[in-house]
Order: sequence, then C-alpha cells, then structure tokens
Amino acid sequence: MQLYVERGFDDTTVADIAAKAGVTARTFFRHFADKREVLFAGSSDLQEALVAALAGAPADATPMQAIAAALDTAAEFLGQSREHSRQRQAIISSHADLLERELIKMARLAGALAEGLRGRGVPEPDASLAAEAGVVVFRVAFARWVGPDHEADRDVSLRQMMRDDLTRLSEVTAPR
Amino acid sequence: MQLYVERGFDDTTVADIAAKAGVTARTFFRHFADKREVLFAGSSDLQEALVAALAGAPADATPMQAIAAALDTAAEFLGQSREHSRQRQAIISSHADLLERELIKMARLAGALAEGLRGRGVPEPDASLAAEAGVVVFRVAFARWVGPDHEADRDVSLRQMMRDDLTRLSEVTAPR
DNA sequence: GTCTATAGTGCGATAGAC
DNA sequence: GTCTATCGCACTATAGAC
Repeated sequence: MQLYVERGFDDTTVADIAAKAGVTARTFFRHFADKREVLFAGSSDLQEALVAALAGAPADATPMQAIAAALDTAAEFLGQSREHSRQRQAIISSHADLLERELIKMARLAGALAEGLRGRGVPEPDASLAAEAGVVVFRVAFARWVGPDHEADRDVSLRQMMRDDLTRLSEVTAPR
Repeated sequence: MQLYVERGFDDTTVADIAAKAGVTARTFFRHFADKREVLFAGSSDLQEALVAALAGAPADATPMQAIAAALDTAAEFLGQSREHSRQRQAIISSHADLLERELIKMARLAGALAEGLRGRGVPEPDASLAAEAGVVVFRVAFARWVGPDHEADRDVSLRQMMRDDLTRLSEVTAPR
C-alpha cells in the first residue's frame, strides 16, 4: 500500500513490492493471486464477520433486521480507522482494475449473505434481494463516510450512516 | 464470442481473434481496450437507452417509478434473445475476470442512473440508493431469467420477472 | 526457482477516404 | 491536405507452467 501511494498502482511493479519485502516476485505470487489482491486480502475476514453476525441474529428477526445486524458489525469492523479507509479507497477509486476487484468482493459478500439468509429459511428471490440491498446500503454509506467531508457528515459514525441509508432505502423503494 | 465458446476464454489469444478477423493484434487493441471488452462493447448502448427512458418518465413519477420505466426498457432491450443472453452469460459466469468486468459495467450503469435521478431533482443519498436498487433488481431478475429454467419460470418474461422482483424488494426492505 | 507465453503500450510508417 | 485505420516492431510486466 505504501508503494501504491508513493508511485501509483501502475508504476509499482510486482518486482518492486517483492524486493521491498525481501522476497522474489515468484514468492509474491504464492501469497497473492495477483497484483491487485494485496489490497483485498483482509476482505474475507470482513465477510466472515458479517456472515457470523447474520447467523447470530434472533430467529424471529426479519431478513432486513438480520442484514441490519450484519451492517452494524461491518461498521464496528471498519469504523475505527477512517483515515486508513480513506487512503485505501483513494488508491482503489483511482484505478479501474482495482474498482473491478472491489466490486467482485462485494458481489461475493452479497452471495455469502444471501446464502446465510437462505440458511435462516428465507426463500428466493427475497434472500438475494435482501442481501444485495444490504450491500448497496453498505457501499453507499461507506462511500459517503470516506468521501470529502461535508460539514454535515463530519462527525457522523459509519454505523449511523448505514442506519440512515437503510431507512432511506426502505422509503425510496416503498410504493407511492 | 465464437472463439470464447469453442476454446474457452483463457485458451483464446488475442492473436487468434485478430487472425480470425483478418487484422493484426495491434488493431484489435485499437478497437477494444482489452481482451475482455469484446463481450461488453454493446453495454454502453443499453446504458444510454436506460438513461433515456429514465429521463422520459413523467415529471411527477417517484424515483422508483422512473427506475421502473428504465427497467421496462432494459427488458425490451434484452428480452428478445434469451438464448443469446444465456450463451453470453455462460461465458462470463465461468470466468472471474469477465465477472469483474460485468460488475463494473453494472456499477457504471448505477452511476448513470443516479445522475439521471439527480437531474430530476432527487437528492442524495436517495438518488444513489434508488439507482443501485434498480440495478439489483435488474441483476437478480436477469440471473433468474438466463438461469437453469425451472418449470415455474420457463415462460415468464424478463419484464415480468423484473416487476416481480421490484415488488419483492420493496416488501423485503419495508420495516416490520 | 527458472523459464516463457501473452497481454498490453508506445511510436513511426503507410495507405486510403473525404 | 487532413483524418483515420492499419501495420510492424520493440518492449515491459504479469502470471502461469514446470
């Protein structure tokens, strides 16, 4: 991440990274499937935490209440280090290849959450829709949280933003 | 697409494609930014059609009603050729790189729809949430439409599936 | 750890279209 | 005379085979 910040993603070669870590390029590829993956290695931890939170929600919770529990966990997971998140997101946003990778991580997350909901007895297509809706809320709120800080948002927590956006989503999708 | 079907994406080189088209590899790259893009060249047409449909919705339509108009257009656009869609999706689904590319196209689409909604006076974060919700419905319905045909879905149109999923989404996100 | 195919880029030359 | 499409060639870095 340090090299990506200093020189940019394109102008950092795998050889550079490997050299800095004191290994060969071949060893780098044994740890990371490709050059992009370095920035996303931690995302499976997040996914596991969210799936666990989903599973831990009360049995009588609605699908969206279970998703909300997962979102709370996400906020806990990421909410600490706003500056780190900002820096990481700045790298990702500036490069199409990295954006693609981020999107597939989100898609995997949505898939895992849908799987979790089905495990709770939620039928399709509701399980997929609720899971995807949860990821939408996550992404929209996260983008606002790491984005340019407007007066209004400066001190709002990630958790609060997610809750707000979850409510907004339910209102905006409600039939007239 | 023919070569991708016959040999698979990985075992088709750009040189193969270029040779089949009677040009050099260098020329291929002047038409397509990379090897994946061949499969997505038409997606900007779809995006334009949806944005136009959004803009053409009645001024007093709610955000989601405008999105629904765009989804109807999407169904018209893709609904004709179920077999072609199935084949294309089979290639994409079988390859992570292609899935990534598809996801970023969807993200761009969501961005364009959000922009269109803001142009209609819808404030943030509602515009982004409604646009992303629309894309979720599109993706979930489309996946069902091209997926293994269950008895129940066989003769249901893409348009109808989208409408159903839009309703399901509003119900699943509604507060208890 | 070594070796290599292939993706993708930069640049200069050329030829036809309008 | 300008614009656009192609080719040809040299080159680097990624990523995978062995």
